[in-house]
Amino acid sequence: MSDFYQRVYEVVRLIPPGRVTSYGAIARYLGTGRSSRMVGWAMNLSHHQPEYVPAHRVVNRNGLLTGKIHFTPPSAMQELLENEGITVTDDQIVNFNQYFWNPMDEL
DNA sequence: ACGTTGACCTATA
DNA sequence: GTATAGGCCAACG
Repeated sequence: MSDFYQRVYEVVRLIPPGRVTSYGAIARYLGTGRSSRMVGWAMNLSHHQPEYVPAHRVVNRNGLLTGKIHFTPPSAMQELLENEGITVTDDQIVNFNQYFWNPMDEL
């Protein structure tokens, strides 16, 4: 596995419970910059990884759960977030700015 | 080998 | 405020 994916999974695992981040934030932190789609691909392959990756804490820039359909079942993502104290309405995180966790600030 | 797709983002109108 | 366009690059058929 290339270093890129390895670093993506590493950062995702560092997300504190009850907090969320965005693909773009991870991409910029890793230096890939505009190629934030690769982060999405990394998440798509995350379930192959031996170590568990909390992909439900990664959403798009608007705080919308665009990737929930890749979960089994799709409602699992929303339930996991609500289980951590995050309110989700219509596949969108309420007060997203409040729960947002920026890798730049912590790392 | 080539065209299309995609868990995105930024910019422009 | 929404709508559309372009760019990004790996994986799939």
